[in-house]
Amino acid sequence: MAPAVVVVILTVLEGRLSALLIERAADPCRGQWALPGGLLQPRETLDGAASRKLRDETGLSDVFLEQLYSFDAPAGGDAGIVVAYFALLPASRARLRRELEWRPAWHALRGLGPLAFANERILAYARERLRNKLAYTNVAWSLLPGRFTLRELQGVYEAILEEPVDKRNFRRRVVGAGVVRPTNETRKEGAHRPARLYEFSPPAALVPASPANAHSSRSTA
Amino acid sequence: MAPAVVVVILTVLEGRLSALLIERAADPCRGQWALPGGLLQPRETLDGAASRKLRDETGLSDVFLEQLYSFDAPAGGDAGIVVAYFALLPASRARLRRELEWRPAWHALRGLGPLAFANERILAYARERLRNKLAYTNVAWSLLPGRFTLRELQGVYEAILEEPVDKRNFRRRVVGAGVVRPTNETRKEGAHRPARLYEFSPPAALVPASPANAHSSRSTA
DNA sequence: CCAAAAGTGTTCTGACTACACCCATGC
DNA sequence: GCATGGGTGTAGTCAGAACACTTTTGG
Repeated sequence: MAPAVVVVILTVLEGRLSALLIERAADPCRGQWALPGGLLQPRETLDGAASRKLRDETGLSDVFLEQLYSFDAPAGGDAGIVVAYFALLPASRARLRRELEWRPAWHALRGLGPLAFANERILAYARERLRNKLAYTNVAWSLLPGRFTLRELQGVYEAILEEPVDKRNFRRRVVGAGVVRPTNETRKEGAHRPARLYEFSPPAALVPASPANAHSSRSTA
Repeated sequence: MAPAVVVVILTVLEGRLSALLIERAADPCRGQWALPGGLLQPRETLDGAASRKLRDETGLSDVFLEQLYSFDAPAGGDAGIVVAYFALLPASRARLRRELEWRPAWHALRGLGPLAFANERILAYARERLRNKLAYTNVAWSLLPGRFTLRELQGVYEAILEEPVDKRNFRRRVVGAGVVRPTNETRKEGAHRPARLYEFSPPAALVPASPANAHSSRSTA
């Protein structure tokens, strides 16, 4: 009984943290929404399988992807265990499959109902991990394209934390600490003053803002 | 091919962070040291299997235990994947098995050589996780018995971080923040002045000192 | 009386919070 | 000319780092 590998693909879309879900066309849980995933193939690595699923659904392979947690398979399922990964990407870069069956679509996490295979526990775990990583690392950059305004970056934080962020403090933390740097391009958007575009300081590198790799699960059992 | 479950059992022994290892008596990697582990049994949960292994090796079931990470099985192995857990306990509480074959023993991580099944990568991951958790949580308490001197607690931090800690700042952080509280017992040890004994403030509860559940692996692939 | 470890306070610095106004543009 | 969002500075608070001497006991 090979393990299943699922990928929680997250993005910020219209100011809301959203996951890529697939409507099941086949039988266990037909018609319900589920995380994209499948069985680990023979001689395939876990990272390889996650990467493959991610590419299948979005066409991307150069985005943030890391292992999340391994879960027991739900009672009704067919797999022994489920190894979950999570990925972060700018919604604009994803090219979703357009088949009628198994069609993928973005769903805001806020107010999302139950999913196939109790996948909501995995989604909840991913959201929690992301929130915590936000505090210690640069992961937020993974959710934006190469050039962005500070307002857009701040919007990403607000969408994930679900609370407002002070503009000036945010700017200082993020520019002052040297994690992003201004380019000399600007962008005009609608009826606004043109906004300066920024980019990652170590271009596209993920820096653990402070301590890498912590983990909660305050179990005692 | 059921997944294997292994447990990294850590303690601080003689001022050094140490893991419980088992000398393999049977064939793949006979004679080499390995992490305790085995195959996930049918209808067993991951947490259940880890808990069972832990109990088999130490007789304990009320200590800190959490999932660590899932690894691809090494080339030579027989399992599909390896789900690693890690446990923390006071060395004094463990009652090791005394059989001649498969005998378990504590090994300081400092200067430890290669292990069976490339288990050293799992051990390294556990040490890293522990270091990070130390900064954000109370896990260190899991490595000491119910009553302890501040010096002992500080020794645990120093053993894990492998660097000295300022006595006064440490005392303030740990008592001032209210995570441990003094009892009115003392203990005399050797040719020293008697030392006050402390205990966990919310007795034996693990409090996430600040943000729970972060994770590094700054992958980008 | 000497060695060894316990115990105790202050100062400095850097990081984070809270908070209000002017500016440039498109309509 | 006005509505919209971009851009900027200051003061207060708190946490953490550095740092040295006195006390008690056993030998």
